Amino acid sequence: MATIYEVSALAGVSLSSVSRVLNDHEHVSEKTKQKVMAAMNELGYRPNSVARSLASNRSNSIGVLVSELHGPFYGEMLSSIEMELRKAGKHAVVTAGHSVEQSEKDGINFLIDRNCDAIIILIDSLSDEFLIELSKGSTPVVILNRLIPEIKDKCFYIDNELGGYLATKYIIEQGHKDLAYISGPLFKQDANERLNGHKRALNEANLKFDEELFYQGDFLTTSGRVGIDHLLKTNKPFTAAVCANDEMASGAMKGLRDHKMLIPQDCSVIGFDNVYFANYLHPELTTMNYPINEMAKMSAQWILKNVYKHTEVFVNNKFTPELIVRESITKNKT
Amino acid sequence: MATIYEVSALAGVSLSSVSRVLNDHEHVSEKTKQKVMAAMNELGYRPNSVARSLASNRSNSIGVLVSELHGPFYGEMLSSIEMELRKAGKHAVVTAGHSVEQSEKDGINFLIDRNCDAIIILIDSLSDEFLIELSKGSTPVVILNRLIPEIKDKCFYIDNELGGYLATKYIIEQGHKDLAYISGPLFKQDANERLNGHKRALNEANLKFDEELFYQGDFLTTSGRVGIDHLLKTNKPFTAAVCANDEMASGAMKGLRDHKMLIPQDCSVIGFDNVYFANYLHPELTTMNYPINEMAKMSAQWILKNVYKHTEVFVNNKFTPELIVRESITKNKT
DNA sequence: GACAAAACTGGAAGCGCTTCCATTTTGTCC
DNA sequence: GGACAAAATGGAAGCGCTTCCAGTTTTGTC
Repeated sequence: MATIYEVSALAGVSLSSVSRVLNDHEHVSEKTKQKVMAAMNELGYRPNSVARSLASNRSNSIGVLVSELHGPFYGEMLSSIEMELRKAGKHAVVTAGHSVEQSEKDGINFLIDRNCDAIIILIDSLSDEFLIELSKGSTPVVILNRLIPEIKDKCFYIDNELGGYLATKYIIEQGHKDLAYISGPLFKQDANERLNGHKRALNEANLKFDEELFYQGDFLTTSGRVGIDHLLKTNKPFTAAVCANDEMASGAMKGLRDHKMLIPQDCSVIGFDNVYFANYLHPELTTMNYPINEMAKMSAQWILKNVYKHTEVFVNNKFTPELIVRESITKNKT
Repeated sequence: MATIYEVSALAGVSLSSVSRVLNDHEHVSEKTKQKVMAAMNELGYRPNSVARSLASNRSNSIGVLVSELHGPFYGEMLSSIEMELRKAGKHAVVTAGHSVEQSEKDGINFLIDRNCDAIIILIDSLSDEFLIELSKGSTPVVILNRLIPEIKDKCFYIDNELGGYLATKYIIEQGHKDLAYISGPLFKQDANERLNGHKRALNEANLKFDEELFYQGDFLTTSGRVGIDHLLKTNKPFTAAVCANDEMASGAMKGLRDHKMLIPQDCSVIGFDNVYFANYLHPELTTMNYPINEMAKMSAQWILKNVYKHTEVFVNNKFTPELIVRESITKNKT
């Protein structure tokens, strides 16, 4: 592999000059630029990115830490991030924390040790305090799907409360009065806020939140199914099940079918996130859109702007969920 | 950030000795090892991975090139690869080729320029010839989901023909005689082989393959739906739809419902791949399991063994698909 | 206790590039 | 044509580590 040294020899200029054309510096004459380019071509020169990193103290790699690499959510996210980064010649180093605190910390250290220029984080197990502390370190950090007030310009999040509110408001508008709610684990910010929005909509319609028609799930499919079992056992009637995410909604649909109930005739269902399989379900799931792609893209742009000083881009931190009406909700006629 | 130099000063030993304990070399006395470790601790020393890479000509990063980062398949794959790699202190650099030839080539160059120690490839657009040529280069390459005879020890693949055969055999055993087939794009090896397996099973049962009940899709959901429309228009009766992957099967299920047909009563459906949402569908999809997790893990192990000379692990290149019986197929009583 | 072999340690040269500083060249204006 | 600033170039010192080589110490053996 040819090095910059050979290029400089062949082109008859100094190392510095070669380096300058490599980095598109100003103050290089057109003439030497041409000579250098020609030499590079002739030698099939390819810059050694490791050497550049060492000398410049820039690795051009961005670490991405997520809970899991699989699942409908993270794939979309990664996809957007990678696309944005690659356009700028940067690359993504990925790692998973598996929702285990120590493992997530390890993941962060791993990425820092890898000399990532910045880190994008989308996880649940680490505390706000830890992340605040982390963000004081020398490696810039941005946080997805979470609002930490102390570092809010580095957070990209949706208004979960609003989403919860809109979902429930819509259901109420369809004539439903008896709503069951299957939440995510309430120690998670998003689960909590979505529930709050739900309660606000209820309140606004003078409906009261019924503890008996509430089940705390874990955001996974099975807990939707189990939740429905649990709710049905109370013998309290309900005509709609509000689920805090699509996975649980899909489980809830299964649960309802186990009990020979028709969706949406016997019970309407709404989800949250609008993951891509939401419209593979039957009936297609009405849900709240979570603009994960834009958010991920935005986080990448934040890094391009703040870490690599790319030309000004507009950065938006707060995103708005939107209702996606499909087939899983029907008007209530009772 | 402390450097190896400061460690050596504090420990009162030479640079080389520090480096040696860092790399777990033999021929370091317990005493100096302790001194060095203590110094490292005291200084909070963290090795600079970039400098190590430059000096050792090893980046400890493995490039992963896939068609898309999202979708049910790639997430699982990445997840397994990352887990295996991280255990060994290596990391994954990911990039997507979006099934566009030039873009996939760019992706490869991108990863090579990043000094990846090896590359894992899972794409369709690049020709066998290109990949054979690539594998002669200095960056080791492994290929997932594809068998290229010339470099077969670097390929990890399943027996698609067998999978196609087993799927159809099972359906025939359930009493079905009139089978429709929705294939993937036939320029893709896997699509082609699955179809061949289908034909073999047909043949074995003395059923003939009916061109009219064949539709070539593109492995995406919509083409399953469109495929059913097309097949139904022929007015040729069929009692089961064999789909070359789960996404198309899910589309096919939608298509059948559009025509008010019940699954599996009016038409059975079988998929292929066993992606995780296959059992979110209703009815739950009977399909062929594609052991993507093991295959991905195995490819990572191959690299650990062949590139990093880790202790011997058994590497298996060819994997076997297995039938997963769920609810989308019923016995045919006609 | 002598001697060879093995184990251990330090010095120093690089890995391929960036970047600061000093020097040389070019251009502009009177 | 000369003075001066600005632009272009080259030299050289690192970036933080690995690794080869040679020298020194320890160990084991008879």
